[in-house]
Amino acid sequence: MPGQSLISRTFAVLESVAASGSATAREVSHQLEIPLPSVYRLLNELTAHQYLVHLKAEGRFELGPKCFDLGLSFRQRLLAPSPIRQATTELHRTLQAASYFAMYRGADIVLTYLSDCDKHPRLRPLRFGFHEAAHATAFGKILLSGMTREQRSSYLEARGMPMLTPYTMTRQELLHAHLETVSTRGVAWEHEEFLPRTTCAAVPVRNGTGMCVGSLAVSMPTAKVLGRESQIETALREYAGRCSRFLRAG
Amino acid sequence: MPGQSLISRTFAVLESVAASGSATAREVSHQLEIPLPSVYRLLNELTAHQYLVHLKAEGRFELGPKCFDLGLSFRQRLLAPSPIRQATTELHRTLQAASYFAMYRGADIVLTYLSDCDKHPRLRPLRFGFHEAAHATAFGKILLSGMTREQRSSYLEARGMPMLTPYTMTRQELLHAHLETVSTRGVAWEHEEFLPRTTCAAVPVRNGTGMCVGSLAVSMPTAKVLGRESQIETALREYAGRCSRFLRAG
DNA sequence: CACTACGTTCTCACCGGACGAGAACGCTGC
DNA sequence: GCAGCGTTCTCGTCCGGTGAGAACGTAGTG
Repeated sequence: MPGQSLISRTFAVLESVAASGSATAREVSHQLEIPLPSVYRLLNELTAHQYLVHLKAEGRFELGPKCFDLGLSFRQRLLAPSPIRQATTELHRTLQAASYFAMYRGADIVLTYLSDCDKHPRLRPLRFGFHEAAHATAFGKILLSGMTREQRSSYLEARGMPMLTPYTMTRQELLHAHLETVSTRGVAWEHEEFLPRTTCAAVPVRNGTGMCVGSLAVSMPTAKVLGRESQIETALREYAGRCSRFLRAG
Repeated sequence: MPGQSLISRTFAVLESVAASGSATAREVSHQLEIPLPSVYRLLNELTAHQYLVHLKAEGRFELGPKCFDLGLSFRQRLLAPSPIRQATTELHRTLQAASYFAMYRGADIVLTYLSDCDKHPRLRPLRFGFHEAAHATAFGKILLSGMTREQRSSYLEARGMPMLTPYTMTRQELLHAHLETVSTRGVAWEHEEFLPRTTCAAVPVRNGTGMCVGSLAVSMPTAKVLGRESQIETALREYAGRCSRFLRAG
């Protein structure tokens, strides 16, 4: 029984090695329940293609240089353009808060830049390329509110609405209604729906035709937000305006 | 005729998309000379595994999040430990020159950290994960000189000794002899053998048993090196000593 | 509106190559 | 000498990849 398709197996092996950082053929064979000769075939093939390296001295396999190349290509393709990175960084400095830029990518919502520092660190799960939990993040809400109702429904159905904190919205009806007001107000707040004790805010970035194509956001400890709401919204709008202007021009 | 193995084809498709950044099925089919239905099968499989994404609106395929994950795993596995990164950074500051740390990885010689800045930029081809042209770089010479003669020969035969500048050593005999003196002097200089108008120097980093396991290096415009040779060697030895001490301890 | 070009998915009969049990070889450590 | 591991072969079975071709929807054009 050839378990699954050859390609599935190949990537399963690759990811198994990636997950353990370093693995022997036997370990992979045990973990994936694939017979040893088959594992060797796959490992050797992956090694030949430079996706793995074989450390002969230790009898172990590790990730090869092509993996890093793929990562670079991905990053290069997705990284927000320089003026947007700059606006995000300035927002970070102005509000003394980690700041983020996200956009659509096909059916996905992806973080394509973030600016933080030791004093104002990003929220741990968030990183370049992050593409989950749109229902529970401020930038996610902005971009969800820019979709048609059908797109949004199919997005939420495909990914679910996992409860991340007691305040996470986990019912579509609730979220749809919430996004109505987000859309009319032009700003999304997220109060401890993604991480405890953390509040985020986001505003849309629009292209030449006025369509929402991106979202600029900040995160802060909830304690530091009180009383600053309008200041935060003003700064977000200011820098989002710069982004939109760039998109109109380019 | 199934061209090559399925796995080869799969990675060829993946790399084709990576290279163009974004591609349609037809483009891939043309470039790789694989019939369209087969390309679609592969693209869909890769998409299902999140190594590609399908931008339905534009009918294009691009790299998916798993590619970035692989890159991260690779980086995490290979990145030099913090004390070594720190020593490399301080060397950079002390000598006002881009500095590098490289080590063995199986049969390979890999750059696992580098420290530079706008004023003292790294040599363009050099980046984290760089693993070529050991015969023409200072850190490469150090690590080649730490191999047995057989290891070195098979290394050089497998990768060749391409001429990168008029001064690149392209004959094994010459290099073997040169590495003799590198080994006894404990320092490797590289004068415009890798890039024109650029000089590099490197020293070994040793583990508890005295074996050479890594190399610390700097690069500078040749014009800035004259008369500073001994100062450079002293600084290299100083910081390499710190690295060695760390390796003896850990 | 017909017409073309493209993106995408099916169908289907063929057959190459993946499959895995098992054995074998070399090496290390006890 | 023996056990355990890493690694590679062998070999008969049969699964699943293969690609020409057709079909469907859609976007753009004249």
